[in-house]
Amino acid sequence: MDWALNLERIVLSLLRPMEDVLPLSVAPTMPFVAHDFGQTFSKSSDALRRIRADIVAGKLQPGQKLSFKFLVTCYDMGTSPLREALCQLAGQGMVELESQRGFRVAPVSRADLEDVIAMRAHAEIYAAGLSITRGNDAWRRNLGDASLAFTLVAAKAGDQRPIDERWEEIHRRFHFALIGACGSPTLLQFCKQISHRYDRYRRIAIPVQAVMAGPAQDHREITQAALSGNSKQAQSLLRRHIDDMAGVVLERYHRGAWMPKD
Amino acid sequence: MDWALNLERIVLSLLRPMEDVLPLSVAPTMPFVAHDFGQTFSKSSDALRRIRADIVAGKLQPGQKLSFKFLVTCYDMGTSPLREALCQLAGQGMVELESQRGFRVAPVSRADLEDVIAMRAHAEIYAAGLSITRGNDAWRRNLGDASLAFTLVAAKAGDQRPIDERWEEIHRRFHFALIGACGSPTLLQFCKQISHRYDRYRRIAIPVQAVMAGPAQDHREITQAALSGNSKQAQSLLRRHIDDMAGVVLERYHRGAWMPKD
DNA sequence: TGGCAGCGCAATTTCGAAAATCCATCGCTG
DNA sequence: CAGCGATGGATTTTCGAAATTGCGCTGCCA
Repeated sequence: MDWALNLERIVLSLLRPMEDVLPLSVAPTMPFVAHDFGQTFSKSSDALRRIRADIVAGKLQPGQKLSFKFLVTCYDMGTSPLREALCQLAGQGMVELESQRGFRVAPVSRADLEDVIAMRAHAEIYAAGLSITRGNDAWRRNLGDASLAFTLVAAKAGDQRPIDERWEEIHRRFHFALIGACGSPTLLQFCKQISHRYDRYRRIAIPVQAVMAGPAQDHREITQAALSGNSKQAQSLLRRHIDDMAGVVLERYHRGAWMPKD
Repeated sequence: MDWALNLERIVLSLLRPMEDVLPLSVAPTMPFVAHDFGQTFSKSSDALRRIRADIVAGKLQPGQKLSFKFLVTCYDMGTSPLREALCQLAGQGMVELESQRGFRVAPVSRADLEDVIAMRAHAEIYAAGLSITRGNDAWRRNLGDASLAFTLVAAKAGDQRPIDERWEEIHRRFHFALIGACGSPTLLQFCKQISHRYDRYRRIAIPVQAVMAGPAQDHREITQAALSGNSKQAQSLLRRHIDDMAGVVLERYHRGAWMPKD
């Protein structure tokens, strides 16, 4: 295996944003970046990405009122693109819309967390099964790269660095590389949306990288099973991986339940 | 069983719109209706409902360009609420948004149809299983009512009346009564969205009620299995029901594939 | 003192116009 | 004559202000 070439491909793939899912950044997307990758960005889509990222990162807290006065000064744009973004986020369950009374960040609750965990597990495991059955060589290569990339950034035990956007992106890339060949755009979109909701819980419950050291090993095992076409084993490993993480998140949620903020 | 009281309850339940899913009407929702049922409506939500209904009914054809000039005159409102509605519909896969190039009705294709069918079947059957396990008496009563209501409006064989909004609403009400106790808001919302997409295909493929006479019997059998708590049997009946219908839709689609319109 | 109607402020929602972008056409150049 | 860049019109996108709605306060009345 040509190590240098391999690394280069991985690095390049990390630089390229994963269409509309990954760019989690608070800074506005640069126009030239958008154009370079064949996708035009508007203020609306920027608003969508930035607000979602800030919700997932916990900068906008669960239950927080999102007044337009506040948003206009925060994100430096008119109400129209903001409203558009909030509407889409409402459809994804990231914000709540009460007619004539504005928007607020979707509150957190044990019931919602359990719902999110159950749906994410079911959808992602199902998609993984399809993907492993249907995946071709390009998919296998991409999965290998994503897994390796995650290994490279994975924390050592005891690492107290906070989880940041880069870590999130690489982590997310692995999970979507795994299910990317499932063949169903609808299922993929559902997985994207539910994972954003899940990530918010995980991100608030597990702010530092230390706890996420174990998953690197999980990812490698899942990758191995997936690449060898053993979909049953990959699915059960994935289920264990998701359950383990969900257990930690649930337990932490139960202890220090986050309060809505007004 | 008190027949008159039963009928009255069913009729009443039919008059009440099923929150945001059912009101499929081209006329704007009356304000007093909105207030009466504890939900305020805005022009945006009206636009959402009306446009979605028109897409499902085929009045807005697959692939059709949705220019604001056209929409503003059609729906008699400004661009803001229309834009908001279109954004949400884009998130639900009913319209496509190409940045800076406007909106168009989501095109139809065999691949999309197969995706929609597969996802609808998987999600709805899964939800039905959960619902039957978790449902309480209120759920059973509601399911019985919905099934009976559908029986009452179901067509006799050879009925050439076109499928209208009322038929759609009662049909939809049955399917959601079945899965209503699944316990997962997220899963329910997914089922709602995917069913709208599926309904569009079915509605264009099967414009008259005649073909939909068989399903009434299916519904009764499914209800019976569900009410007796036999989730496995209900699921397999539901699967057969969905597969049968999907087969007809697919076959008709294949014969007379609808062309995009500009 | 408790309750309710009316009033005024603040916030959302909607509109109409300005700005930015795209597309087709035309003219120029090699 | 083909290819490329500029120009004009049409459309989308965004903004700022008007209109509408909700909410809290005050004052009146029982």
